[in-house]
Amino acid sequence: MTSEQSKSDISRARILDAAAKMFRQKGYAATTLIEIARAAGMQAGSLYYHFGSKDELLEEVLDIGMRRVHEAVEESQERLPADSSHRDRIRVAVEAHLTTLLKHDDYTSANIRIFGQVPEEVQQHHIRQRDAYAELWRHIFTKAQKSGALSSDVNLGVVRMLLMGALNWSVEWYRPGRTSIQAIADHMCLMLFNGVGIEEPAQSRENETVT
Amino acid sequence: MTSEQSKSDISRARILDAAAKMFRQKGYAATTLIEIARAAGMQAGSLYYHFGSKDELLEEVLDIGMRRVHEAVEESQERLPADSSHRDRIRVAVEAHLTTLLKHDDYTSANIRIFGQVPEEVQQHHIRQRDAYAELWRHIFTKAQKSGALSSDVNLGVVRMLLMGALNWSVEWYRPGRTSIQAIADHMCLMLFNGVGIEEPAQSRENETVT
DNA sequence: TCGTAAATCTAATGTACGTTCGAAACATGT
DNA sequence: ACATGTTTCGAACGTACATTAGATTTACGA
Repeated sequence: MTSEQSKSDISRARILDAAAKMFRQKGYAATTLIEIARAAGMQAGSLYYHFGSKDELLEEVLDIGMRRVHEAVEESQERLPADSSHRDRIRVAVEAHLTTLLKHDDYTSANIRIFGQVPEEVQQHHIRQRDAYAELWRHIFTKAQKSGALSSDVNLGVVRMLLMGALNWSVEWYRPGRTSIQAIADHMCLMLFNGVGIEEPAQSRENETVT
Repeated sequence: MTSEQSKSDISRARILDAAAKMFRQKGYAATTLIEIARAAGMQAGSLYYHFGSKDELLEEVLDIGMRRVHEAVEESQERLPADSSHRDRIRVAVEAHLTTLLKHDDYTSANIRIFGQVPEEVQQHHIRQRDAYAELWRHIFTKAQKSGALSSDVNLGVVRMLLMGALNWSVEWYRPGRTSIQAIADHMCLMLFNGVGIEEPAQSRENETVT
């Protein structure tokens, strides 16, 4: 009881880490407590000293995952100078979301991957938290649009969902070592702000801007 | 044996429909054969007259789902006049993908939602099919870039994955009746080609183009 | 060194599920 | 009406799993 990290805390953390990792990989229903326990270095029965049930364990994984990405994006905004451009505000939010997702965070990616297939009762418990995170983004986007940084004649809700989708889906294809997280964020922002299309030189008017 | 649709074929289809629907909703492992059978109007044991195992049933659902979206996008290209712009080619591909996904197709959305959490052996069986679909998109994008319709200094692979993510993620949030599928496709293409950003009037140079 | 509480183990329990198989019901051609 | 093939039923089997509870070990203060 002397160290700030009691043995119980350490075991708890190991269990959560293992659970997040496996939930993310195989989904909730397909992951067995035996596997989680083994990955955490103990027997299945021992899990019940730390968690009341498999569902409870799941809920904590989901909670941690959402909290982490929420805090990361929130902090990205607070770290920014007060007079930053709205493009920069969105840019760092994108970077924060993506980095949390792809850099060692099994919790957040587990949340994103499995949430839709989790027992309905568990989903209900987390709707508030999800809404709060959505609200954070909605706020950033609305401010940007009102101040003229985003086109005023687009449906911001749709744009936001498409953006979140593009980012979230990266957990399905991103593999460390190929494309950097920064490069993905850059491409995302480029698409969002400027698009990657070029005036089609159909009849060809002026060809100065293109290399 | 007289009708072109034998009783067996009808039952088979009912089972597949039920399976696709439930796989999509609850995931593979969490869906029981008892539920599928009930939704198809029969007993669990009867499923085995039509399918060798739960995995086999899953594989057929996945196969149908991928085939449908592949064919839809392929046909969208063939239907187009040969001299169509590359923007139009991409636009109809986006529309085809999205429409297949969101309009009654539990098969395709089941595939997209659960593929990452399906037994590894089953995944292996479908990699070829997935690659073929990716190749279809890669081809469309590469042609567009080579002919100057897409910026030449972006990583096309990343752009393509971000686009697919934005589209695929719609199965997580789209609900019929709110935003039309067409509107989503339009927003996606607008983002892809032009972006939704507006020149920030930070120090304000020329304000002619903005309303 | 001892005693107590914390942490884990081990074995058992009940249940839900995938699967099997012979019997029953159904359809169809003669 | 019969016979044969098709389709579904219903009950049973084995297994894998979440969960429980008492025994056992470990950590640690007195």
